[in-house]
Amino acid sequence: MNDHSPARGARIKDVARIAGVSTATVSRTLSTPDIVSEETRKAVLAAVDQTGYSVNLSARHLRQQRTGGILALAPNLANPFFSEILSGISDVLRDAGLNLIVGDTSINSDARMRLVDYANRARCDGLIVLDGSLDPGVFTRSQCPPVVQACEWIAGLSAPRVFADNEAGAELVVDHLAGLGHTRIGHVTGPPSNSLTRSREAGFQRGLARHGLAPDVVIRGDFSLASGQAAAERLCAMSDRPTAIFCDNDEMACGLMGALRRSGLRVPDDLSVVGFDDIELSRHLTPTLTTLHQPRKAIGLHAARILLRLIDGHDVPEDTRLSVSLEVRESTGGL
Amino acid sequence: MNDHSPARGARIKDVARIAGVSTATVSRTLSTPDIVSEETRKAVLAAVDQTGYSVNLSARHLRQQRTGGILALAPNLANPFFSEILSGISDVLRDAGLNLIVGDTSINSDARMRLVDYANRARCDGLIVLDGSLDPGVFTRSQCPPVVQACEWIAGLSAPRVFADNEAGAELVVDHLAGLGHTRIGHVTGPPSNSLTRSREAGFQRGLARHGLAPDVVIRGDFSLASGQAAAERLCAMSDRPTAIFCDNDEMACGLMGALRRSGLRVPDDLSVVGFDDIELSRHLTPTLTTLHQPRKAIGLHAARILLRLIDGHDVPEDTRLSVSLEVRESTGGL
DNA sequence: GCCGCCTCTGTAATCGGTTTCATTACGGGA
DNA sequence: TCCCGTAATGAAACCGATTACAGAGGCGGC
Repeated sequence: MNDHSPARGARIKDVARIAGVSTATVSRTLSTPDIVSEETRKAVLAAVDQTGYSVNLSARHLRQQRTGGILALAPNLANPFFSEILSGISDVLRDAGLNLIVGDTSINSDARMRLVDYANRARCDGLIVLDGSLDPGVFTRSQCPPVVQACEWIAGLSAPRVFADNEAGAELVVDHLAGLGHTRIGHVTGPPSNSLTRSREAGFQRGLARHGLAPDVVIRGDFSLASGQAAAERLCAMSDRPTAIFCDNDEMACGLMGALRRSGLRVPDDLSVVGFDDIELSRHLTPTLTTLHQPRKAIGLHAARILLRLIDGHDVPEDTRLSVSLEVRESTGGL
Repeated sequence: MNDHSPARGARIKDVARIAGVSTATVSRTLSTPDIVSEETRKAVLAAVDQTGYSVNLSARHLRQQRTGGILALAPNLANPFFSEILSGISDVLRDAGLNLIVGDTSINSDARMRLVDYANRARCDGLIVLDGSLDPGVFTRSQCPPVVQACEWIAGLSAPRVFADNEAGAELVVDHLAGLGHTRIGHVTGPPSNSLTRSREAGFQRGLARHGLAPDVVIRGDFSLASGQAAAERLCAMSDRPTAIFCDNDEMACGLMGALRRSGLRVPDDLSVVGFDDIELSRHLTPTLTTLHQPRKAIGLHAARILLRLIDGHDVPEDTRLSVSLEVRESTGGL
C-alpha cells in the first residue's frame, strides 16, 4: 500500500506534515499520548499508519543521551544454562524498548580487551555481568554505566546481585544423600575462585557438618563436559571410592556419568550422582539425573528489572536470592 | 589517571580543543588517518589517550544513516548448535564495528509480531536469518535491510544463503551404514517443512537409491530431545525394526539413545544410531555418537562477511555451500 | 472584567558526531 | 612572476529525533 514511499521510509517531519501538526506533537503523541488531545492523537496515529513511520533510534538515543542497548556478558553461550537466563533478560528489555547485546567473554582474550570499550556509557546504558572472573576495575570507572551481577559475581565489586541460593541447594544435596544412607560423599567443583564454586562448597560443608559427616574427596573441575569426564577417570583409579558424588553442574555430571559407564561402574548402584542446574538434558540422560533446579528464567527477569530501576536512579536491593529445589531422579539411590 | 574527567566522558570537542585542532580533524584522524599529517595525527591521538575519548555511536550512526546493529534471528538459543554460529557472526561484526543483536524467534508469537518492527532500516543495518519458518513477506518490504540466510532458509525468499552441504552429509551417512552391512535404515526427521529436513531427506533418499536400498520407517520429530525420546518409543513398539537409524540432529539422537537404553535395547548391537551436527555432547554420550560434523563457526563467519558485503552494495554469491564430514564413533557397528 | 492557571501546541535549541565546501599554504611549470 | 594543483585543515550544515520554553485559548474565582 505504501511501497511508493521513499526508500528509507518516513521521517517524523513527514508524519507531522500529513497530520497537519508539528514534529513536537508527533513526538509527544508517540511517547506520552496522554498529553495530546484525542483529536490530534487520532490524526497523528493515522498519519503514522499511512506512512509506516518508525522512529530513528539513533536520533532518539542521541537526544536522550542513551544508547538503547544493554550488554550482557556471559562466560559461555554454548552452555544451555545461560540461554534461558538471557531469554528472561531479553523479555524484560524488549518491553522497555531496549536491545540486548550479548557478549561471550570466553571467546578469546582479544574480546576481553574490548570489554573496556564496551563498559562505557557511550556504548550501552547498562551491564549485566554473568561472568565472575572479570576484572572489577573495569566496572568502577566513572564512565561505566550501571551494573547488575547475575548468578556469579566478582569479588570486590559492589553491584546488586541476583542469584540462586547455592548454599541452601548444596545443603539439600547432602540432606538427600545422607537420607539415603551415604556417609562418603565426594565433590566435583567448578574453578576454585568462582563464586558459585565457593557458595556450593560452603553449603556442602555445612550440610556435611550438620549430618556429622567428614569431607571426602574433592575434585576440581571447570564446569565443562570434559572436566566431568576427567573427574570420572580419577574416581575410577581410586581404590577406596566415595559412594556418592555431588557435581557443581549438570554438564560435569553428564561427562562424569558417561565416563563412569564406559569404565563399567553403574549409577546409582556403584555410585550415586547429583548435578546442579537442571538443564533439559538432565532428564534425558541414562539414568536420569538427580539435580538442583535453578529458576533460570526468573534470574534473568529479576536481573533485568533491577538494572532498569538502577538506570532510572531508583534504589534496588543489594542481594536478590532465589530459592532452588531438588529434583530427585534415577541417578541417586540408597546403599 | 583521568577520573577527574566529567562524569559522562569527553566529547570530540574536548579532544579537538586539547589537540589544538577542529572537530573535523579529530574525526578524520580516527576514521581516515591517512589524510591528516603525521604531526596532527600524533597530537590528536595523544589527546584521545589523555581524555579517554570514545565516540558516541548514536551520533555517528545518525549522521551516517546506519544503526550499527545487525539482528540475528535464531529459532532456539538454548540449542548449542546455534551458539557457535552466533559466535562466528559476532567475531566478524565486532571487527566491523557493528553490534550483534540476537532475537530468539521461538519465545512466543508476540516476539514474532515485533519482528516486523525490527526488520526495518530504522532499527538495524542487516539481518541474518537462522530460522526457516518465518514469513517471507516481512523481508521483502522496501524498508527491510539486507538479509542473509544461514543454515535454514525460507521457501520463496531470494536472499543469499550459507549452509552446510546437508544432502552430501546424508549421503555420507548412508554410505557409512551400507558399508557396515545395514540394509534397513530408518530416519528420524525434523519438521517436514523445514529446509534442513528436506535437504537431508533428499540426500538420504539419493544415498539409499545409490546403494539399491529401499526406504524404511520415517519418524517425524522436531529437533528436540523430547522428540528423540518419542521416536525411540515408537521404534521399541515395532515388531520389525530397522537395524540403523539416522537422526536429523544430535539432540534427537541423544533423546533417542537414552530412551532406547531404558527399554533395554543396546546401541550399536541392536540398533546403530547416527546424528547430525557434532555438538560437543555427542562425544560424551554412551556410546559416543557417530555424527556429521558441520563447520558451525565457518557458517557464522561466512554469513556475516556476506552480509557486510551486501550492506556495502557489493555483489555476493547466491549460495555458499560448506562441506561436512562424518565423525565415526561408537554408536554405529556392523551387523 | 481581570487575572491566573491549565491544557494543548508550536518554535527552536540541542544531542555529538561526519562531511561538504571553502580556505590556506606550498611547490612546480609556464 | 604568475597560475594552478594538491595537501591539510577549519567552518558550518546536517542527520532526526526530543524537549525547554513560550504562546494561545479556555475556564473559574475574585
